[in-house]
Amino acid sequence: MAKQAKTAISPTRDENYPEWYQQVVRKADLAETSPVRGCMVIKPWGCALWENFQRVLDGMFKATGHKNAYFPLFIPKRFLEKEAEHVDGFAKECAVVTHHRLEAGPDGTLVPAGELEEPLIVRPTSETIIGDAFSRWIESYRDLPLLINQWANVVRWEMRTRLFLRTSEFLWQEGHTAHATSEEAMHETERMLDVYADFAENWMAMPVLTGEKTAGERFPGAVRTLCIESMMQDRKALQAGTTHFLGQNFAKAQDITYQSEQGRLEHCWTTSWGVSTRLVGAMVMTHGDDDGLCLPPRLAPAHVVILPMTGRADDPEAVRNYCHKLADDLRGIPYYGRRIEVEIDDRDIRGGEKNWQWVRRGVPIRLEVGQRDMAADSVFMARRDKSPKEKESVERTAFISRVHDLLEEIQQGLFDRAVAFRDAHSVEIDSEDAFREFFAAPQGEPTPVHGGFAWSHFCGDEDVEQRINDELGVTVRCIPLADGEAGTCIFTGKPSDKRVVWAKAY
RNA sequence: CGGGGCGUAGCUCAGCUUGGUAGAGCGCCUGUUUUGGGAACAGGAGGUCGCAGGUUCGAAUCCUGUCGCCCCGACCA
Repeated sequence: MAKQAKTAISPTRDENYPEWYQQVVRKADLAETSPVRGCMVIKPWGCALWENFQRVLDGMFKATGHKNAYFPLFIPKRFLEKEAEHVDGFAKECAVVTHHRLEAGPDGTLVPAGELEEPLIVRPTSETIIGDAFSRWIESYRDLPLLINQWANVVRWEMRTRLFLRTSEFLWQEGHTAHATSEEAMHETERMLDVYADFAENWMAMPVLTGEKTAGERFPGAVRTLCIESMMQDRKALQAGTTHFLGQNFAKAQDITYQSEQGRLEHCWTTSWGVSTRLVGAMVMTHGDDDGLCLPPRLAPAHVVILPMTGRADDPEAVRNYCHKLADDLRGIPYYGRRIEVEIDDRDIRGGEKNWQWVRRGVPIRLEVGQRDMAADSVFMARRDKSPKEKESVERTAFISRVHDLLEEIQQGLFDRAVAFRDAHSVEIDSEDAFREFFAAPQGEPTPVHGGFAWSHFCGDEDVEQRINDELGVTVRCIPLADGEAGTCIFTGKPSDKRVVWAKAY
């Protein structure tokens, strides 16, 4: 039959990348759209995945001295009004609560009543409400640094949304810190960027560039914004995390002051930083293939799924027992801060369909276990990072002793593959013509995948940056933190300190 | 906020031009045969046709209004 060529996800990445992405999110059971415009329902499989992101990141924040706290969902309007740039940045996309009661209207409807004296804003981010607390918590240099994180949901009223990548409501963490000196705050900004890069590369197996945003891409109210940028499989860039050096902007607007050792009243230097459920989307687009999701083992909700093949077994119960014993043995093995997670799928549906469901969900290792395997004291293993056709019989105890290393091999393989992909589509470009050529969509393809990361010299002129964005839809993704050689701007011929990374972006 | 499009079963949609008992595929339930690569057959459940008016003996279909959603732009993690 022609089924051999059939992929689990349709369309494929080549055929229609954006649609492929939506299909993977749905077919992998990560999330679905909701009755509420722009908001998603995160399903159990997606939620389990996010919980792993949270658990690991939270541990990293604690390890760097941060404490969790929780601040209100609602922010008084006057708080947001305090920092001018901040207002400009977020005013256009805020959900505003104006009433606190519903009254019966005509025909069983409900109408808002009890208008609030001061409208409340559903937080788009919490700098202002946390800054207010900081202004009371911090009195002396002895209170510094103050290192706080919160896990929360935020709302930004987006025009166009895509599951995980951009939704009106999303889950994230936001770190907020206050320091005595500029240097210390800047150091914190860099340190947390390193944490994000570490998480992205070593847990998500997603290679990232670390860099600084240009003025145009900076967080509203920040002095400097640093970021990690990653390349998706359509060669577009995705900002996966940001850290902000806020200088004294918020401290001055919100009166966050401390008394120094010399007894003088000084303004604090603050930072903020965050990553969101967008990371889940980033992971889908970094590792997913035409058969669905492909999970890096260190974050996978399940490492191994056992599929008991009991259909034609003489003694189905014996096969099940064999599977459960195997699961128990595997669950005893430590793996990156937890145990090997095992699912046994004993649902009464056909083996083929069942198998493909787990392929789509991206579980690193699938084990088909039937009478034959039991008789041979072995398992029939398939790896998600290889073709669904490639399966091999492995002796049971050998598998158990190897599984940890196998997962590590898959983790490393995913990272290497992603690095190779990014490098294959990253080029140094030294003329504007070549630059335009690089980002020109090929003719005749419905959803042309093209371009990539262009490393080019740039003088930093904001008007030029804007013009390139208008004409090509290409922006400076970041000015890399790593050292680079000087040169001349490919657009203006003016001197340039180093190459910057240009790309189309999400 | 501009410019298009669409609301009919859980999902994807047909039916509407030319009014006459509500349809298909997928999914779901039951049974049988199957079961180590995406099952077949048989039976079954499931819809105030977005909502409100109007025209008509009769409206998913025609008219008016209204609400919602999607796509393309401008804006964004």
